[in-house]
Amino acid sequence: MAHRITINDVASAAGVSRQTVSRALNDKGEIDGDTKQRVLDAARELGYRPSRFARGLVRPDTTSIGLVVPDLLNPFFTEVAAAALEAARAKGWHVVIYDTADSVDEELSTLRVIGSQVDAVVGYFNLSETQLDQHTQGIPVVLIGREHHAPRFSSIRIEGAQGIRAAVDHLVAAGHRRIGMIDHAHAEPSDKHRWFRDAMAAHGLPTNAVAGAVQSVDGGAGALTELLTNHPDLTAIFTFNDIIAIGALRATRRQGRDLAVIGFDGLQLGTVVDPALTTVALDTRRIGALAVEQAARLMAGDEPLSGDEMVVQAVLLVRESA
Amino acid sequence: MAHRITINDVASAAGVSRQTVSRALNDKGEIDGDTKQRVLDAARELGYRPSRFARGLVRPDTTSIGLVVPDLLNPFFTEVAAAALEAARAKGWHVVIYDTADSVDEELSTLRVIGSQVDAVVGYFNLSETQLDQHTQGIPVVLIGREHHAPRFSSIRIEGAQGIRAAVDHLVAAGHRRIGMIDHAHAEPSDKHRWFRDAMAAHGLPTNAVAGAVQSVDGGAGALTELLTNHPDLTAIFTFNDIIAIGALRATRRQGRDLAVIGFDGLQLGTVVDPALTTVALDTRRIGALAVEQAARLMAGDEPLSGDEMVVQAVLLVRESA
DNA sequence: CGCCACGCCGTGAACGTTCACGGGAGCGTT
DNA sequence: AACGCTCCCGTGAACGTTCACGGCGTGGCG
Repeated sequence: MAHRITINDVASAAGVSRQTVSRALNDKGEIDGDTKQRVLDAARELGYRPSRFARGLVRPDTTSIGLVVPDLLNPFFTEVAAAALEAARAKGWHVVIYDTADSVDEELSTLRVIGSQVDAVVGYFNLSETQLDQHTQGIPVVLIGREHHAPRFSSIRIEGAQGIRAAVDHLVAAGHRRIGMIDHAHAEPSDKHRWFRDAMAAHGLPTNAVAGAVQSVDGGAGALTELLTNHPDLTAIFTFNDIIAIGALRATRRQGRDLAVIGFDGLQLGTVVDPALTTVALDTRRIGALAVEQAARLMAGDEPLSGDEMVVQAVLLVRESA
Repeated sequence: MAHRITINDVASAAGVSRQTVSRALNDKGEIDGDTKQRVLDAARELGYRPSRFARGLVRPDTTSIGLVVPDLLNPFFTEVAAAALEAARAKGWHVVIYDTADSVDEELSTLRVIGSQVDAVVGYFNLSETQLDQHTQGIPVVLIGREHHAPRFSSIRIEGAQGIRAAVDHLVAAGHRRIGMIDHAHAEPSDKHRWFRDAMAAHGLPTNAVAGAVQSVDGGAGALTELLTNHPDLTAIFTFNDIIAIGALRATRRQGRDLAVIGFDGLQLGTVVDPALTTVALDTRRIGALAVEQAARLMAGDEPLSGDEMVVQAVLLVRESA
């Protein structure tokens, strides 16, 4: 049983030629009804299934892209993925999804295996550009929320300065002065952290109250209590993302405090919690669509979308939590 | 520019043979350092990228499966997808995800294109088994939450009778007698609806208060108000899934009513709403893992998991909403 | 009776890559 | 000088499918 069942096996079993088998399986016509049935039976009997590689070789009409996300269970990435799926379907593409668990090692092992399987890669990476370049075997890459330099690469820029500025303005206008932030847990501060600091500085406010959080509801709750023990006078919190914000929100309520909380992402999820989450929103559908469109252009060798077009602006979405 | 750039183009550009190009690109050794660099430069210059089909043909080491879900944005399916992704990664497989928007037409168009791209299909379908059989071109299929008959197929059975019975028991023990249900919006009642009816019947209670809902938060809210206008005396609701339940929960609060609500799925999401959602929970990780494992056995021709092993039991998870 | 059309089927070629093998140059050893 | 070894490289074959083409009956029509 070392041998794979090929079209020839089916052909000889049915007493016909390759081509006739091919005709029967692909509804091609030019074939007798009885013969077709005989071939179909033989194929079923032998458990034959055509090689997608051989088929793809001779008729190279299908393209598929790899979508790499750090955590599919985070609704933000789910939304991006769903948007990318939709955009890809419109083009007749297939989307292979990889969850790297926000780990560089997983990213590497994903890349190692991705090159021989997809025509382009789209998504989120922590890897250095050099490593990306080395392991992506010449296929186009679209980075989300991150700069690039190699010509084969492209990136979607997340422009959050204005949105976060608006969020801080909103908080300040409501009388808040002691505003803390919960950032991600990585070593270096996030873009959002920098933007937050700039916005605070514009108001002459300090930004010494910062904690890092694992990106989960519980992580947000933990970071909030940590923040509150070190800085009991805080009256408002800005967070790295909505998941963390929801955790923080719950923790404040549980502690009998009533801090204003503003998240980041604009998840649908933010509307079902009580109070509904005020947040700096990103258009995830646009992100997914842009990524796919840019991948298409890179693959076709067309003029790629310019840097100005590959931007998504974050906007403040005021709901109830601030 | 009609011609695709092949390994031969790179070879002649670099003044070497195919094989040398192959050696350079795959780090094979048996190649001079300068030559290798020259080949690499030529490849980059021409924008060469190897055909995954040709490569897959001669070295058939990669397998990939298709995962079909009705709505990736529904956290339940996200959880199943994430679990499947994880199980597939452990096997070194690739997962191609398709979102069919719960539509038969989309399922068909997905199937039409899936056969030539993946080695097995796993997921949720509304299609008749005949149609599934016709369009899946001989590849193994694992159905989730649905019976099968064809030998090439297999299915994961969702066993919810006991869990739903426990939910109804719980409600009755709390004094509820007028219990309604929000089902899905399809023509024929769901399994969950039947199980609910059986559980109610065991207590001698009627099940005339049933509404259908689109599977979204708003859909749940709408169905609840509809249900409440027709049956104002209801004191408790059981729903098709957690998303609907959350919508219903919110609607009850908004109307100043205080119905007990029990959902179905056991989403993580249910813990962040207030009150936390009581629900009949399914082990999504187990579903994903089972699906992948069974697909593996079907593809390898091994003894598939038996019907008894391919079952996931729903269990009541009491939180706060009931 | 001859010819053509049509329905059905088979044979070589091609897709782009890797594997198995063979061969030449250069160098050292006997 | 002959031999062998190592390093580097090239040539046929193979993977499994579809496409283009050609061929063989059979029946209809003039």
